[in-house]
Amino acid sequence: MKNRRMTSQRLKILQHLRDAENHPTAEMVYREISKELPSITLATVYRNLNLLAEDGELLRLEVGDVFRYDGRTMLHQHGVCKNCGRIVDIFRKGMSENALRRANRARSDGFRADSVSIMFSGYCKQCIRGE
Amino acid sequence: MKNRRMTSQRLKILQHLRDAENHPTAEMVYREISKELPSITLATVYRNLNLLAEDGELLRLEVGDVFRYDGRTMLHQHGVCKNCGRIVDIFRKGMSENALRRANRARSDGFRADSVSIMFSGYCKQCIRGE
DNA sequence: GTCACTGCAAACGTTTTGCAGCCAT
DNA sequence: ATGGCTGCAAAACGTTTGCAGTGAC
Repeated sequence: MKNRRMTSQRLKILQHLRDAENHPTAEMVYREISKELPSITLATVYRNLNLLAEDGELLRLEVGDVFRYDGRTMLHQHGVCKNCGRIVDIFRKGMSENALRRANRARSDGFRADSVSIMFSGYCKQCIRGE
Repeated sequence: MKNRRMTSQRLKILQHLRDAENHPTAEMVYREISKELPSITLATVYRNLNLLAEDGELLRLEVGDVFRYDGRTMLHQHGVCKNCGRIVDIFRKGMSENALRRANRARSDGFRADSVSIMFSGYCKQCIRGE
């Protein structure tokens, strides 16, 4: 891994994602961070999100046509609400591990998996109650 | 569902995806189809892929920053090779069903899932052998 | 005859990149 | 002092859209 420097921008971005619960887009991170660091640019946010994801400090989720970022590094799953678009953290103990284990039992596909992304699609609690 | 008309373009696209094994991008589909239907445009390919996916005739996979399409509608999983980028079909009986069932057992997240995407990341058979 | 569809071109929104100066190490 | 990083602006990219004409039904 390349040498990294801890700039105020990178630190703020990382901290923001550590306790964000909304799986923000780069744009959303940018808008939030701008409040405290008005001179920051969207390009810097993108660069840092990419580097941090590369270093395993956060997760880059592929949802629709936009990337979203998750500061929780522990293994878990996600749900995307078809109504409001919200992304919900889902924790089912051992689910991802089991999937990985099963995937790697010898098969004709011969694929060696070392990580999984499990993405549910459906409706979140709020939307089920609300509408 | 809106009325649909079976144009030669749509038919060719659907047929192509039915027996394609490489989970092509819209661009790849366009290049292939162009050989037999030289006047077709990329826009038409996109429009048809979207409509067909909407109708459940094919799957739209979110991989990296590009959409890829899969003509197999039966429930299965995918593996993305970190070396060559290839997308491999993975069939583990009941895996997706189990994940769905477990996700929907009551939990604080309250999410109601009706479909799953299980995406492995790792190395494909060819790349394991080759390098 | 209707209207879903096509080709074409232009637009879109997200993400990346080149550059000159800046600042963490 | 090095070179990783920043802001700025422009570019790049995949994808969508408006439009006038075409063809499936």
